[in-house]
Amino acid sequence: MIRDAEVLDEGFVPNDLQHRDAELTHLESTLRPFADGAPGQSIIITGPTGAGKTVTSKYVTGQLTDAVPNIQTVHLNCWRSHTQFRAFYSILDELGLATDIHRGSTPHDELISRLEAYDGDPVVVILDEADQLDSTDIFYDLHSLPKFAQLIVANERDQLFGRLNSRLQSRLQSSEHVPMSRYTPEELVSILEVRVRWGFEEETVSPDVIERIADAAAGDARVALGMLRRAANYAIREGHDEITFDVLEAAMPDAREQIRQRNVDALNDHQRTVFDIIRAYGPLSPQDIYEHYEAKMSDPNQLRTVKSYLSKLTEYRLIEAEGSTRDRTYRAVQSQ
DNA sequence: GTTCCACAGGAAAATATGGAGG
DNA sequence: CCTCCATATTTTCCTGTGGAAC
Repeated sequence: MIRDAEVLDEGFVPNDLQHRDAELTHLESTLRPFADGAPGQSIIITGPTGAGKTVTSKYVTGQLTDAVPNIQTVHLNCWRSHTQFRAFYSILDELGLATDIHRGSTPHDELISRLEAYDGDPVVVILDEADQLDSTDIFYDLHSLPKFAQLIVANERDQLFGRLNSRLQSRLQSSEHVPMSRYTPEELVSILEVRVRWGFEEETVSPDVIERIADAAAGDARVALGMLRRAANYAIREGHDEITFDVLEAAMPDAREQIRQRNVDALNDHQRTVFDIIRAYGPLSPQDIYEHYEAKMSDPNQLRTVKSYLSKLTEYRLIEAEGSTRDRTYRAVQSQ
Protein backbone atom coordinates (compact mmCIF):
# COMPACT_ATOMS: atom_id res chain seq x y z
CA MET A 1 0.00 0.00 0.00
CA ILE A 2 2.74 2.44 0.90
CA ARG A 3 5.02 3.25 -1.97
CA ASP A 4 7.33 5.79 -0.40
CA ALA A 5 7.20 6.15 3.34
CA GLU A 6 9.67 8.98 3.31
CA VAL A 7 7.15 11.58 2.19
CA LEU A 8 5.17 10.96 5.35
CA ASP A 9 8.17 11.47 7.59
CA GLU A 10 8.46 14.40 9.81
CA GLY A 11 11.21 16.57 8.45
CA PHE A 12 10.59 15.65 4.84
CA VAL A 13 11.01 18.67 2.59
CA PRO A 14 8.90 18.47 -0.57
CA ASN A 15 10.19 19.65 -3.93
CA ASP A 16 7.34 22.02 -4.23
CA LEU A 17 6.34 23.81 -1.10
CA GLN A 18 2.67 24.70 -1.13
CA HIS A 19 0.82 27.68 0.33
CA ARG A 20 3.83 29.51 1.65
CA ASP A 21 4.62 31.65 -1.36
CA ALA A 22 4.45 35.00 0.39
CA GLU A 23 6.59 33.83 3.26
CA LEU A 24 9.10 32.25 0.91
CA THR A 25 9.43 35.41 -1.12
CA HIS A 26 9.90 37.42 2.01
CA LEU A 27 12.60 35.09 3.29
CA GLU A 28 14.34 34.84 -0.06
CA SER A 29 14.54 38.55 -0.57
CA THR A 30 15.83 39.06 2.93
CA LEU A 31 18.50 36.38 2.64
CA ARG A 32 19.53 37.22 -0.90
CA PRO A 33 21.88 40.09 0.00
CA PHE A 34 23.53 37.88 2.59
CA ALA A 35 24.15 35.21 -0.01
CA ASP A 36 25.76 37.89 -2.14
CA GLY A 37 28.18 38.84 0.57
CA ALA A 38 26.36 41.31 2.78
CA PRO A 39 26.66 40.82 6.54
CA GLY A 40 24.20 38.40 8.04
CA GLN A 41 20.98 39.38 9.64
CA SER A 42 18.47 37.90 11.98
CA ILE A 43 15.05 36.81 10.84
CA ILE A 44 12.32 35.76 13.19
CA ILE A 45 9.80 33.19 12.05
CA THR A 46 6.81 32.60 14.26
CA GLY A 47 3.65 30.55 14.13
CA PRO A 48 1.77 27.71 15.81
CA THR A 49 2.96 24.12 15.55
CA GLY A 50 2.47 22.49 12.19
CA ALA A 51 2.21 25.79 10.33
CA GLY A 52 5.23 24.94 8.20
CA LYS A 53 7.91 27.01 9.91
CA THR A 54 10.57 24.34 9.81
CA VAL A 55 9.82 23.10 6.34
CA THR A 56 9.75 26.63 4.96
CA SER A 57 13.09 27.44 6.59
CA LYS A 58 14.65 24.32 5.17
CA TYR A 59 13.12 24.93 1.80
CA VAL A 60 14.37 28.48 1.51
CA THR A 61 17.89 27.57 2.54
CA GLY A 62 17.79 24.71 0.07
CA GLN A 63 16.83 27.11 -2.69
CA LEU A 64 19.52 29.48 -1.63
CA THR A 65 22.17 26.79 -1.73
CA ASP A 66 21.03 25.82 -5.20
CA ALA A 67 21.31 29.38 -6.41
CA VAL A 68 24.49 30.29 -4.57
CA PRO A 69 26.55 27.15 -3.99
CA ASN A 70 29.08 28.66 -1.63
CA ILE A 71 26.60 29.22 1.13
CA GLN A 72 26.15 26.85 4.02
CA THR A 73 23.19 25.98 6.16
CA VAL A 74 23.14 24.65 9.67
CA HIS A 75 19.89 23.36 10.99
CA LEU A 76 19.89 23.31 14.74
CA ASN A 77 17.14 21.71 16.75
CA CYS A 78 17.22 23.75 19.93
CA TRP A 79 15.06 21.28 21.73
CA ARG A 80 17.83 18.76 21.41
CA SER A 81 20.63 21.26 21.86
CA HIS A 82 19.05 23.52 24.40
CA THR A 83 22.12 24.49 26.39
CA GLN A 84 24.35 27.20 25.13
CA PHE A 85 27.31 24.88 24.90
CA ARG A 86 25.48 22.26 22.90
CA ALA A 87 24.06 24.85 20.55
CA PHE A 88 27.44 26.38 19.80
CA TYR A 89 29.01 22.98 19.61
CA SER A 90 26.45 21.75 17.11
CA ILE A 91 27.05 24.72 14.87
CA LEU A 92 30.82 24.26 14.97
CA ASP A 93 30.39 20.57 14.45
CA GLU A 94 28.29 21.10 11.34
CA LEU A 95 30.97 23.39 10.03
CA GLY A 96 33.64 20.82 10.74
CA LEU A 97 35.36 23.00 13.29
CA ALA A 98 34.69 20.91 16.34
CA THR A 99 37.02 17.97 15.86
CA ASP A 100 39.18 18.72 18.87
CA ILE A 101 36.53 20.05 21.20
CA HIS A 102 35.48 17.91 24.10
CA ARG A 103 32.71 18.51 26.47
CA GLY A 104 33.95 19.65 29.83
CA SER A 105 37.45 20.41 28.77
CA THR A 106 36.79 23.27 26.38
CA PRO A 107 35.56 26.59 27.75
CA HIS A 108 32.62 28.49 26.31
CA ASP A 109 34.78 31.33 25.23
CA GLU A 110 36.79 29.03 23.04
CA LEU A 111 33.65 28.06 21.12
CA ILE A 112 32.64 31.65 20.65
CA SER A 113 36.07 32.77 19.54
CA ARG A 114 36.13 29.99 16.99
CA LEU A 115 32.90 31.27 15.58
CA GLU A 116 34.29 34.77 15.59
CA ALA A 117 37.39 33.59 13.81
CA TYR A 118 35.37 31.77 11.19
CA ASP A 119 36.05 33.24 7.81
CA GLY A 120 34.66 30.71 5.36
CA ASP A 121 31.49 30.75 3.30
CA PRO A 122 28.50 32.57 4.74
CA VAL A 123 26.36 30.39 6.98
CA VAL A 124 22.64 30.47 7.56
CA VAL A 125 21.81 29.04 10.96
CA ILE A 126 18.26 27.83 11.52
CA LEU A 127 17.53 27.90 15.22
CA ASP A 128 14.53 25.64 15.23
CA GLU A 129 12.29 25.62 18.30
CA ALA A 130 14.27 28.53 19.61
CA ASP A 131 11.97 28.97 22.58
CA GLN A 132 13.56 25.86 24.01
CA LEU A 133 16.96 27.48 24.49
CA ASP A 134 18.06 27.92 28.08
CA SER A 135 19.98 31.03 27.23
CA THR A 136 19.32 33.60 24.58
CA ASP A 137 22.96 34.67 24.34
CA ILE A 138 23.32 32.74 21.13
CA PHE A 139 21.01 35.20 19.38
CA TYR A 140 23.29 37.99 20.44
CA ASP A 141 26.47 36.28 19.30
CA LEU A 142 25.11 35.21 15.94
CA HIS A 143 23.55 38.61 15.41
CA SER A 144 26.90 40.31 15.80
CA LEU A 145 28.82 37.93 13.52
CA PRO A 146 28.74 39.12 9.90
CA LYS A 147 29.43 35.66 8.48
CA PHE A 148 26.28 34.26 10.05
CA ALA A 149 22.63 34.87 9.41
CA GLN A 150 20.13 33.37 11.80
CA LEU A 151 16.58 32.21 11.28
CA ILE A 152 14.99 32.19 14.70
CA VAL A 153 12.03 29.85 14.62
CA ALA A 154 9.63 30.14 17.55
CA ASN A 155 5.99 29.86 18.48
CA GLU A 156 5.25 33.38 19.52
CA ARG A 157 7.18 36.50 18.95
CA ASP A 158 6.00 38.13 22.15
CA GLN A 159 6.94 35.19 24.26
CA LEU A 160 10.32 35.07 22.59
CA PHE A 161 10.92 38.76 23.13
CA GLY A 162 9.84 38.50 26.72
CA ARG A 163 12.84 36.34 27.43
CA LEU A 164 15.34 38.68 25.88
CA ASN A 165 17.12 41.41 27.74
CA SER A 166 16.39 44.90 26.57
CA ARG A 167 19.60 45.38 24.65
CA LEU A 168 18.94 42.26 22.61
CA GLN A 169 15.29 43.21 22.20
CA SER A 170 16.12 46.49 20.61
CA ARG A 171 18.63 44.85 18.31
CA LEU A 172 16.23 42.20 17.14
CA GLN A 173 13.28 44.57 17.03
CA SER A 174 14.34 45.78 13.63
CA SER A 175 14.99 42.37 12.17
CA GLU A 176 12.58 40.88 9.68
CA HIS A 177 9.62 39.07 11.12
CA VAL A 178 7.85 36.38 9.13
CA PRO A 179 4.66 35.31 10.88
CA MET A 180 2.91 32.16 9.75
CA SER A 181 -0.61 31.11 10.58
CA ARG A 182 -2.05 27.65 10.64
CA TYR A 183 -3.12 26.10 7.37
CA THR A 184 -6.76 26.18 6.33
CA PRO A 185 -8.45 22.81 5.83
CA GLU A 186 -8.34 23.37 2.06
CA GLU A 187 -4.62 23.96 2.18
CA LEU A 188 -4.11 20.85 4.26
CA VAL A 189 -6.17 18.87 1.77
CA SER A 190 -3.91 19.87 -1.09
CA ILE A 191 -0.79 19.20 0.96
CA LEU A 192 -2.07 15.76 1.90
CA GLU A 193 -3.12 15.02 -1.67
CA VAL A 194 0.39 15.52 -2.93
CA ARG A 195 1.89 13.39 -0.20
CA VAL A 196 -0.66 10.67 -0.82
CA ARG A 197 0.06 10.70 -4.53
CA TRP A 198 3.76 10.15 -3.91
CA GLY A 199 3.58 8.03 -0.82
CA PHE A 200 0.79 5.57 -1.53
CA GLU A 201 -0.27 3.20 -4.23
CA GLU A 202 -3.13 4.54 -6.29
CA GLU A 203 -6.65 4.20 -4.97
CA THR A 204 -5.60 3.36 -1.45
CA VAL A 205 -6.64 6.61 0.18
CA SER A 206 -9.98 8.08 -0.76
CA PRO A 207 -10.59 11.83 -1.05
CA ASP A 208 -13.06 11.97 1.80
CA VAL A 209 -10.49 10.38 4.10
CA ILE A 210 -8.09 13.15 3.21
CA GLU A 211 -10.75 15.72 3.80
CA ARG A 212 -11.61 14.26 7.14
CA ILE A 213 -7.99 14.26 8.25
CA ALA A 214 -7.52 17.85 7.12
CA ASP A 215 -10.64 18.72 9.02
CA ALA A 216 -9.54 17.04 12.20
CA ALA A 217 -6.01 18.38 12.16
CA ALA A 218 -7.13 21.97 12.75
CA GLY A 219 -4.51 23.56 10.57
CA ASP A 220 -1.60 21.57 11.92
CA ALA A 221 0.23 19.86 9.07
CA ARG A 222 2.30 17.81 11.45
CA VAL A 223 -0.80 16.42 13.11
CA ALA A 224 -2.40 15.77 9.72
CA LEU A 225 0.58 13.82 8.42
CA GLY A 226 0.79 11.97 11.72
CA MET A 227 -2.82 10.91 11.39
CA LEU A 228 -2.23 9.71 7.87
CA ARG A 229 0.77 7.72 9.02
CA ARG A 230 -1.15 6.28 11.92
CA ALA A 231 -4.06 5.29 9.73
CA ALA A 232 -1.66 3.65 7.26
CA ASN A 233 0.07 1.68 9.98
CA TYR A 234 -3.25 0.62 11.39
CA ALA A 235 -4.46 -0.51 7.99
CA ILE A 236 -1.33 -2.56 7.39
CA ARG A 237 -1.48 -4.10 10.83
CA GLU A 238 -5.11 -5.06 10.44
CA GLY A 239 -4.61 -6.41 6.94
CA HIS A 240 -6.63 -3.83 5.02
CA ASP A 241 -5.36 -2.88 1.61
CA GLU A 242 -6.77 0.60 1.59
CA ILE A 243 -7.50 3.37 4.04
CA THR A 244 -11.24 3.74 4.19
CA PHE A 245 -13.37 5.95 6.32
CA ASP A 246 -13.83 3.10 8.77
CA VAL A 247 -10.13 2.47 9.07
CA LEU A 248 -9.57 6.12 9.76
CA GLU A 249 -12.38 6.11 12.26
CA ALA A 250 -10.83 3.19 14.09
CA ALA A 251 -7.35 4.67 14.04
CA MET A 252 -8.38 8.06 15.41
CA PRO A 253 -11.67 8.05 17.28
CA ASP A 254 -13.36 11.31 18.29
CA ALA A 255 -10.60 13.48 16.91
CA ARG A 256 -13.09 15.52 14.97
CA GLU A 257 -15.34 16.45 17.85
CA GLN A 258 -12.38 17.65 19.89
CA ILE A 259 -11.14 19.82 17.08
CA ARG A 260 -14.59 21.17 16.46
CA GLN A 261 -14.87 22.18 20.07
CA ARG A 262 -11.47 23.79 19.89
CA ASN A 263 -12.60 25.78 16.87
CA VAL A 264 -15.77 26.88 18.61
CA ASP A 265 -13.79 27.95 21.67
CA ALA A 266 -11.59 30.11 19.49
CA LEU A 267 -14.50 32.25 18.28
CA ASN A 268 -15.12 35.72 19.65
CA ASP A 269 -18.53 36.89 20.88
CA HIS A 270 -19.63 38.21 17.52
CA GLN A 271 -18.58 35.12 15.64
CA ARG A 272 -20.18 32.87 18.20
CA THR A 273 -23.43 34.80 17.98
CA VAL A 274 -23.45 34.36 14.22
CA PHE A 275 -22.72 30.68 14.65
CA ASP A 276 -25.47 30.26 17.24
CA ILE A 277 -27.97 31.99 14.97
CA ILE A 278 -27.18 29.70 12.08
CA ARG A 279 -27.31 26.69 14.31
CA ALA A 280 -30.65 27.72 15.76
CA TYR A 281 -32.51 28.95 12.69
CA GLY A 282 -31.21 26.60 10.04
CA PRO A 283 -30.39 27.55 6.47
CA LEU A 284 -30.36 31.33 6.21
CA SER A 285 -29.31 33.92 3.68
CA PRO A 286 -26.60 36.38 4.72
CA GLN A 287 -29.24 39.09 4.93
CA ASP A 288 -31.37 37.08 7.33
CA ILE A 289 -28.36 36.15 9.39
CA TYR A 290 -27.42 39.76 9.65
CA GLU A 291 -30.89 40.81 10.74
CA HIS A 292 -30.90 38.26 13.54
CA TYR A 293 -27.41 39.26 14.51
CA GLU A 294 -28.21 42.96 14.50
CA ALA A 295 -31.22 42.39 16.74
CA LYS A 296 -29.27 40.31 19.17
CA MET A 297 -26.12 42.34 19.64
CA SER A 298 -25.93 45.63 21.45
CA ASP A 299 -22.91 46.68 19.38
CA PRO A 300 -23.32 44.96 16.02
CA ASN A 301 -20.60 45.11 13.43
CA GLN A 302 -21.11 45.90 9.77
CA LEU A 303 -22.48 43.46 7.25
CA ARG A 304 -19.13 43.15 5.56
CA THR A 305 -17.55 42.06 8.83
CA VAL A 306 -20.25 39.50 9.42
CA LYS A 307 -19.60 38.19 5.93
CA SER A 308 -15.98 37.74 6.93
CA TYR A 309 -17.16 35.76 9.92
CA LEU A 310 -19.18 33.58 7.58
CA SER A 311 -16.06 32.90 5.52
CA LYS A 312 -14.13 32.07 8.62
CA LEU A 313 -16.79 29.77 10.01
CA THR A 314 -16.98 28.06 6.64
CA GLU A 315 -13.23 27.72 6.50
CA TYR A 316 -13.21 25.89 9.78
CA ARG A 317 -16.15 23.76 8.76
CA LEU A 318 -18.49 24.88 11.46
CA ILE A 319 -20.99 25.97 8.83
CA GLU A 320 -21.54 25.18 5.18
CA ALA A 321 -22.64 27.35 2.29
CA GLU A 322 -25.01 26.25 -0.40
CA GLY A 323 -25.66 28.10 -3.65
CA SER A 324 -23.35 30.50 -5.41
CA THR A 325 -24.59 34.08 -5.40
CA ARG A 326 -28.10 35.31 -4.80
CA ASP A 327 -29.41 31.98 -3.67
CA ARG A 328 -26.69 31.31 -1.13
CA THR A 329 -27.64 30.04 2.29
CA TYR A 330 -25.63 28.92 5.28
CA ARG A 331 -26.35 26.13 7.67
CA ALA A 332 -24.54 24.54 10.55
CA VAL A 333 -22.48 21.45 9.91
CA GLN A 334 -24.04 18.80 12.06
CA SER A 335 -21.63 17.26 14.48
CA GLN A 336 -22.90 13.72 14.02
C1' DG B 1 -32.11 38.02 -23.59
C1' DT B 2 -31.59 41.93 -20.48
C1' DT B 3 -31.64 44.05 -16.17
C1' DC B 4 -31.43 43.94 -11.40
C1' DC B 5 -29.85 42.82 -7.06
C1' DA B 6 -27.76 40.28 -3.29
C1' DC B 7 -23.85 37.97 -3.01
C1' DA B 8 -18.38 37.07 -2.47
C1' DG B 9 -14.42 38.84 -1.44
C1' DG B 10 -10.20 42.24 -2.54
C1' DA B 11 -7.92 46.65 -1.26
C1' DA B 12 -7.09 50.20 1.55
C1' DA B 13 -8.29 53.30 5.12
C1' DA B 14 -9.79 53.65 9.84
C1' DT B 15 -9.96 52.10 14.31
C1' DA B 16 -9.03 49.10 18.33
C1' DT B 17 -5.63 46.55 20.97
C1' DG B 18 -1.54 45.67 23.49
C1' DG B 19 3.15 46.35 24.82
C1' DA B 20 7.43 49.41 25.41
C1' DG B 21 9.41 53.36 26.69
C1' DG B 22 9.30 57.99 28.40
C1' DC C 1 0.02 58.76 33.20
C1' DC C 2 0.78 59.50 28.01
C1' DT C 3 2.93 58.52 23.37
C1' DC C 4 4.70 55.65 20.02
C1' DC C 5 4.69 51.62 17.51
C1' DA C 6 3.20 47.06 15.57
C1' DT C 7 -0.44 44.22 14.87
C1' DA C 8 -5.24 42.84 14.50
C1' DT C 9 -9.76 43.88 13.49
C1' DT C 10 -13.29 46.51 11.37
C1' DT C 11 -15.15 49.67 8.05
C1' DT C 12 -15.52 51.70 3.64
C1' DC C 13 -15.46 51.32 -1.04
C1' DC C 14 -15.32 48.58 -4.63
C1' DT C 15 -15.55 44.92 -8.67
C1' DG C 16 -17.28 40.83 -10.64
C1' DT C 17 -20.72 37.13 -10.61
C1' DG C 18 -24.78 34.54 -11.39
C1' DG C 19 -29.61 33.59 -10.13
C1' DA C 20 -34.17 35.82 -10.36
C1' DA C 21 -37.49 38.76 -12.28
C1' DC C 22 -38.87 40.88 -16.05
